[in-house]
Amino acid sequence: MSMYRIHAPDFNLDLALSCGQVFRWEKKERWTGVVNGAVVRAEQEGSELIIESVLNKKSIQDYFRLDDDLEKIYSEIRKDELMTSLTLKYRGLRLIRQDPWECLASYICSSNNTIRNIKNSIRLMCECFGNRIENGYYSFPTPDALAHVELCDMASCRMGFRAPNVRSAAAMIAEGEFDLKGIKDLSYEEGRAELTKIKGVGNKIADCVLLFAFGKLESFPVDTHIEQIMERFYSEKFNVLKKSKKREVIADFARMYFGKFCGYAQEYLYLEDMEKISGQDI
DNA sequence: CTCCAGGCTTACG
DNA sequence: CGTAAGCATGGA
Repeated sequence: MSMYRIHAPDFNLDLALSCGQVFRWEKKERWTGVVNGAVVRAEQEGSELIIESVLNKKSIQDYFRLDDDLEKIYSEIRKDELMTSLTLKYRGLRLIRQDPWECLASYICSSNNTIRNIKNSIRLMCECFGNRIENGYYSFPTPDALAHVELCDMASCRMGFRAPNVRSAAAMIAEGEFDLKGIKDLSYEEGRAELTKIKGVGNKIADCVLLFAFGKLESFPVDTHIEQIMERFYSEKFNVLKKSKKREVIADFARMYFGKFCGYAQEYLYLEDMEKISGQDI
């Protein structure tokens, strides 16, 4: 266990960890979370990150995507006054590079669910089926661990109808039937086609995994909140013919409109909506 | 009680 | 093709 500082200009730890992209971090005296099976404690002093973890500096830089050129990204996605104001208001919000399996399993749990319940289910799943690291902190259960769990035992995680989907995804990966890591070498479209083969994974959840785990920045996940905020600000700019295709139309418009870094734009829009509903839902 | 939550699958026209 | 119910669970 070591303590060290990382120079992190244009980074806002609070925003990155509270904007809804990750589910397991908690803010106590310091932010505390589990990354790749290791406890990480983090706080920010100005442009310095102070980290306590067995993970090395490079792992943390990679996790928080500190190498992303935010100025370049901002200049690409600032297509209008809304995005300009959001990138000023939430300056330093960065995407996080999540572990693919944790990201996939977590977002399978997100289907038709609240953030509050998603966090609770994931915490229970880690406590039941993960490995204890230290007091109160558990690793995220491996695909192999979850593949062999009885559904009646998973019921204690309160995942409802999503439990069999998480378990079958775990089994596919544990058996080598699905190459999750291999998604990183695929294009965005190819990766999406692969991920949506998994039961319980449609376009939206695939987009979350492609963005949050594989860094496909052209991914633009459209959930109920993004759908609403996009309709409010951009409804004149796209044309929805069929209601069932609305989220795809919005995602395709966003890719065209915001460009190759639209995934970042999505995160700023989502945080803006989170601020509105925060207080009771977190 | 009803409605909704970071959706998706299946059934039915 | 297309739409719509159903899905567990918890909170407003």
